Amino acid sequence: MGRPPCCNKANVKRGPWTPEEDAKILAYVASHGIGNWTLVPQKAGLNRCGKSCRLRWTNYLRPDLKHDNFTPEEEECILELHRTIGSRWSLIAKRLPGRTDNDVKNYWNTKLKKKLMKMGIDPLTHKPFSQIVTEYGMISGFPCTGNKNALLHTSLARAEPYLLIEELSRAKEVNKQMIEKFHSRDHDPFLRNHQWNSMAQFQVVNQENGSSTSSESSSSFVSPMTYSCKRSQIQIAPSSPSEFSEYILGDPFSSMDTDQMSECRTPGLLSSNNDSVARPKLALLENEKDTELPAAAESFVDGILAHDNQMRLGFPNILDEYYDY
DNA sequence: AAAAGCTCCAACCGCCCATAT
DNA sequence: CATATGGGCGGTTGGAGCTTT
Repeated sequence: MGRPPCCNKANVKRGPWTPEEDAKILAYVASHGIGNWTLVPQKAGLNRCGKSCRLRWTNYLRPDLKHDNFTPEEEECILELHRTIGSRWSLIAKRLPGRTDNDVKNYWNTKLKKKLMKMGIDPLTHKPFSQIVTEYGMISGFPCTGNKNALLHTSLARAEPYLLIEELSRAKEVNKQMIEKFHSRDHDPFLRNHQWNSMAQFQVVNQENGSSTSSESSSSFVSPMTYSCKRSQIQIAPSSPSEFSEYILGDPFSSMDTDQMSECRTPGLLSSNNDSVARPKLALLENEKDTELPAAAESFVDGILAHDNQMRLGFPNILDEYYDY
C-alpha cells in the first residue's frame, strides 16, 4: 500500500556535506536539471536521502544564491515583512533575490531579533516594550504606579528586557498575593463581586473535563464572573522574551472563541489597526501586486486585511484603545 | 595559554498538505 | 478509500569558530 520509500533511512549518510558530494549534486543538476529529488541520490551516486539533497541544493548550492552579508535594504525589507506577515520565512525570502528561507530565518534569529530588543522593541509584535507595559497595566486592572512604575521604566530606558520581565513577574506575584489575601477574608458579597469583576479576565474553564481551573497567574481562586475558554487557549508563563509579549497580550482575548483568538494573535496583525501603520503595509502590498507576488502570499495577505477589518468592526474599543501606536 | 561562554549557520526534525499507489 | 511518501515549511540543534575571562 502507498508509495515505495525513497531511501533506506537507516543506511543513508547524515551530517556535513563534503566537497565531493557537492560536486556530484552540481554535476547531476547540470546534466539532468531539477526533477524528482528521490531519484537524485541513486542517479548521482550519493548515499544520502533525497530530502537531504534537495535541502543542500536549495540552501547552499544553487548558483543564484548570494553568500555575502545582508545589506541594510534587505534588513529593512525583512523587518517590514516580518512586521506584516510574521515568521513566514519562505514568503519573505521570495522578496529577496538570492536569499533562502533558511538564510532569512538565521539572520532574523541571530541578528535582527537581538537588534530590536536592544532598541526596546518586542520582536514578536514590533511594539515598544514601554507600550506593552502600559497595556499590561491597563489590561491587568492593576496599573503600575509609583516606585514599581519607575523601576519598569528604568529597565526600559536601559533596554534590559530580562530585567523588565523580572519586574513584571514580581508585579504579578504581588497581585496574586493581594488576591489570596482578599479571598481568605470574609467579605461583603457586593464588594467581593465587585473585586472579582476586575479579576474575571484571568479565569479559565477547563471545558474538556468540565471542571473549573484557572490560569497560572491566579491559581487558587475561581471568579463568579468566569469567562470561558478551552484549556488549550491558556497562556503559559513565558520562559523567554520572545514569548513574553504573547503572554501579556493574551489576556484581553480570554473571552473570545478559538478562531477569534488565533486571528487576533497573528503576528503583525495587532499592529495593523492604525492607519499610520496600515498605510505603508498597503502601499507595500499594492506595489507588489504589480510585480510577482505569489498567489499564496496574496491570498494570505488579503486574509489578514480582511481579518483586520472584521476585528475592527467586532472590537472597536479594544483595538482603538490598546493597539494604536 | 586555557577554559568558559557566545555567535552563527548548516543541517536536521517534525508537521502539514498534496499526491501516488 | 486507505495508506504511505514527496515536497514545502517553520522550529530547533550541534558544533565550529570566535571572544571573553
